[in-house]
Amino acid sequence: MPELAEVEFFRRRWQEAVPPSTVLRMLVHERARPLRGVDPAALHRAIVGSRLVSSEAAAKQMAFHFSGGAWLGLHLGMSGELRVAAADYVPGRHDHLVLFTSRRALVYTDPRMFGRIQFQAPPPASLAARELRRGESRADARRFGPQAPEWWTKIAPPILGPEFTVAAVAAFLKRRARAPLKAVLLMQERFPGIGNWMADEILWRAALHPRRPAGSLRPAEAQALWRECRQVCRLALRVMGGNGGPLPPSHNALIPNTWLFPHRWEAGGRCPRTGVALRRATIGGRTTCWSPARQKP
DNA sequence: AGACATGTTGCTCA
DNA sequence: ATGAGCAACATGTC
Repeated sequence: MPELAEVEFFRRRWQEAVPPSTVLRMLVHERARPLRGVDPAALHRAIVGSRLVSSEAAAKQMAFHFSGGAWLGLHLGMSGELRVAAADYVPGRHDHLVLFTSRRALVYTDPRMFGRIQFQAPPPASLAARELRRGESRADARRFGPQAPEWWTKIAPPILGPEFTVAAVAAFLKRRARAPLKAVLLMQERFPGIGNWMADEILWRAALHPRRPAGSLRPAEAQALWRECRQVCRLALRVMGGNGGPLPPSHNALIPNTWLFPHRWEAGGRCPRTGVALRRATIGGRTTCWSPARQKP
């Protein structure tokens, strides 16, 4: 389900639910797919008895930092969700991880199980003490220090950050010259956080046909693509930030009619700018929606 | 019943 | 070696 802004929404939902209170109990669905590769016993040791102190989101992933230095990483896959429930919550069939504090339950649920839980154990006490003596705060050490796990540091630099330049986009388009634009926008190594609906939204705003080969763009078109990537990310984060809640925004009154999004799946949906009937086809392996009036092959 | 779903990965083939 | 396309993963919903 979740792309960039929804991931941020879910991160905040967990983060704001609890003042830093101790995790008293943890439930892990050990055999389920999202936990693959993680040692449930080590996870349990690190998390139970510690507090959730901070968190961050990048692309489609979240990292939660616990006192003591453990990292919990969550990817929501196609159908994942984070919820907050009462402390006496009884986990359901698709709940893979539940953290209980004295007042709340933090629930990670994912019916299709394409999501993923990742984990890094706290550093040894001696290392943590040395860092403190060097004058780093614990939070800084965790965020920027040498022990940031590889699954976090390897995430591509954000679209709204300084490294996402027109030149970087143009170079990437050249390298993927024969792939359709739609497929290229879904590549997380250059467009981290973009998913199916955001890709369609970006191409619609940039007036580029999703089947255009990436290598065929003129410089002005590459620049439009770059600009709309940033714009759609900014707007999506703003909508989520203003209590927009998770999408689908076809049910979200805050999404204005100047978006393709609310019309994407509508039967007989029409382009909100031109009024023509929207078209749909599988491009880059995913259902794609575009406006034939704005987006020419 | 059958098609389809906001994602990623690992395989095959060029 | 590099890149493009596609099946597979697992379950729910229309």
